[in-house]
Parts: sequence; C-alpha cells; structure tokens
Amino acid sequence: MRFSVSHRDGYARCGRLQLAHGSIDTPTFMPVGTAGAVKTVTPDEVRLSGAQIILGNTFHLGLRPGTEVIETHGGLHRFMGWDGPILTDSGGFQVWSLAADREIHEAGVRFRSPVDGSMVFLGPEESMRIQRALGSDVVMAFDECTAYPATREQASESMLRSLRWARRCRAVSLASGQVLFGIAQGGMYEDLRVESLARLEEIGFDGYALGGLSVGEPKAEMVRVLETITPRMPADKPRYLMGVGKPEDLLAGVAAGIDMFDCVLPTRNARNGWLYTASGIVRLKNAVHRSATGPVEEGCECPTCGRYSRSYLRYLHSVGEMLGARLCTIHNLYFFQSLMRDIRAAVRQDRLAGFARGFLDRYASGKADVA
RNA sequence: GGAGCGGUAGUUCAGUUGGUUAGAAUACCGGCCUGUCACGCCGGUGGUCGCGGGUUCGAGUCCCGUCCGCUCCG
Repeated sequence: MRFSVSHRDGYARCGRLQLAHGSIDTPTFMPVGTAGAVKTVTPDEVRLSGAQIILGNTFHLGLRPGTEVIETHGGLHRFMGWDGPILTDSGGFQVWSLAADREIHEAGVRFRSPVDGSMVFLGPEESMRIQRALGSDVVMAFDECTAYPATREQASESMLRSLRWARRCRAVSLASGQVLFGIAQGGMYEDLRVESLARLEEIGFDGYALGGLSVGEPKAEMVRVLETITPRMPADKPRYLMGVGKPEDLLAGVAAGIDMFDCVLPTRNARNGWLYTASGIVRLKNAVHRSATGPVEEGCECPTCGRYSRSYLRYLHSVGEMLGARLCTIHNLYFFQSLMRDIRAAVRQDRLAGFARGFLDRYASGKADVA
C-alpha cells in the first residue's frame, strides 16, 4: 500500500491510495456491495459511474455463500467479477445492528444467524480468517459499534473492548497485499475518541477509521466529533469515516480531513425512489413527476438521464419493475462520484469552502422536487 | 316466471347473538432511509354500508318492497 497526499486545503486533503488491485483518488466514495453485489448493477456499471473501490461484508459473505465457495474462485474479486480494489467491513457493525439474540463476550460475539436461525460465533480471529479468504484489499478490524445514546462508562468499556479486539486482529497474518485498518470508537465523548485513536496508533495500522458515527445521534453531535477528532488522526495514513453519508456529510467530512467514505444511501435510496441531484432530492413517488418528460437532472451525463424521463422512472418504480431500481441506482452512483470529483478538484484548487457553500445553497433549495 | 346467493373505501373483501367516531389489504397522496436481514419503513386522504320504507332507545346487521349482478330450476 502507498498513500500520498498531494494537496491540502485547510484540513481537507486530496491524494492517491495505491492498493493491491489498483489506485484510487482521495477523497473517495465507496459504493456498498454488502453481499457480493452492488445491488441491481453490474461491476461494469459501477466502474462506469466512476467508482474506484467498493465494499463487501464479512458477516454476510462468511455466512453465505461461505469462504469455501469464494475460495474456489480465488477470492471475492473473481467471484463477483470486480477487479478493482475492495474493502471489506469486519462484521462488527452487523453484530450491533442485528441486536436480537446476541451475546457479547471477550472472545467475540455469539448471535443468531439471519440465514438459518442457528447460533454462530464471530470474533476478531474469525473475522480476519474470513477477510483473508475473501482477499479484500483493505481489511477492517473487528470492532464493537457503540450504540447511541451511551453513557460514558458504556462508551468507554465498548471502546476498550474494540481496542483489545483490534490488537488481536493485528496479530493475525493476512494475505500478501492486504492492509488492515483500525477503527476508533468512543461514542460522542471526545476524550475517549482521542484515547482510542492514540492506542490504535500504538498498535499500528495501515489506515484509521471512525466508527460509531451516524448511528442516530443529532447531526450537530456527529459534526462536532468529526471536526475535533479527524484532524488528530495520523496525517500520513488514510482516514475513513464509516457509513457516511449524505452529500452534506461528505462535504463536512472532507473539510475535516477525511479521505474515504462509504454509504448505502445512493443505492438503497435509489431502490426506494429517491434520486440525488444538485438541486436536491427528486422523490419519484411524488405526483408532480407523473408526467414529467424531462430527465432526473438537466445536464447530468449519466446513462439514465441521457435516455429516460422522470415520468418513465416514476412509472417503473410504481409498478415495481426491476429496471427502475437499476436506472435509479446508476444515476445515484454517478451523482455521488461526480460530487467526489468536484470535491477533489475544489480541494486541489483551494476552494473547498466556497464550493461547499455553493453546492449546499442549491442542494438545499429543494427545487428538484417541483414540477 | 320461480328459487338461492350477493351488492360495504377507486378495487378485492371483513364486519361477532342489532350496541360508541364501520375495519383490512391494495390503490392513491405524503414523510423517512447514513460500516444494507432493507425493491423497505411510517403516516394520511378516502365509505349518505345499492335504493325506499318499517321494527327498535339504537340497524351494515332484523322485516317488507324495489333495482342490479351471478348461479340453478322451469
């Protein structure tokens, strides 16, 4: 792995991250392909949107189809037909979001498999073993995502456990070319976050992530933690804000010094009829688009906007045609990637603050959802 | 011509021995979705219970008449 920052604009920075399966421009947005697929679209379509790296998930892929199947293909890249970089989430978040029937022990977590209902166990060593088999470029440490709200004691205990687990993850040897990122926790307590980060650095990781944000806390809380902690993350390593976010969050994250983001919003929202545009969100379900012959976004260069009207997309969505979900996903992926391109250009030219103001003005106008 | 069954939300239907502001699903309208058990979740509008009488403190529910639909028998 090689990471180089080529330019800074305040805390914001742009650069290049070289991984086993290719290089990516940072700041970057990673589409989520949890179960070995960016839902509804092909790897070629993902690539065409401008995405350079995608996510896979240890929890889901380990449960089904299982590492034995993926290993017969030589790893996740060939299994799913994506030859670019892949980052795999460790499964820690799933253990948190699938709260039912889970028991957290020092060794790891026992929980009910959503696949067949049996009790399964996942801990740091298991997560590393699975991610090694998947062959992802970036392996994430197995952590415990602290719930919100959490008392200081809960946040501290959870953060310290994640730290002990991080040390165990680091002790497992990965395949050649794979790099390991540590995840800072600490809830909304800044001093706990600082401690988490410092002790992760002592262990030493190839990159550092902020976990446990955008888990239900008020936006101002997230921004506060983001802005105070990010500048204190190691400057020479990639910084990853996990699970975020909305366009406005990406701008806030980059301004604070984040290099990597991932979020399900562009893909999930597409399936639910929300389309992102520079002038706000187009809610396809709204009747104003019933007979709208124009594209989702005037001037958008994505394949969807090039050929299809809002009226047609609304119709496809309303009747549940799969093509609707595909076309909307393609547009949203394009939108997020082109936003990141614009952000990188702005950072390179020392005008991120101005760009953000202009973007947010227009984006918040809500003009997109009017006839 | 006779008999039976059925007419309740735009649609398909529930509505207990007659008992408060008649429900559901779906459709329609709107809101939400942040390391994806998620083509999902939440909410809202919408009905002179075919029509007209009657019994009753009270009728979607019981009685009479009438119209419409389906089935069967002549």
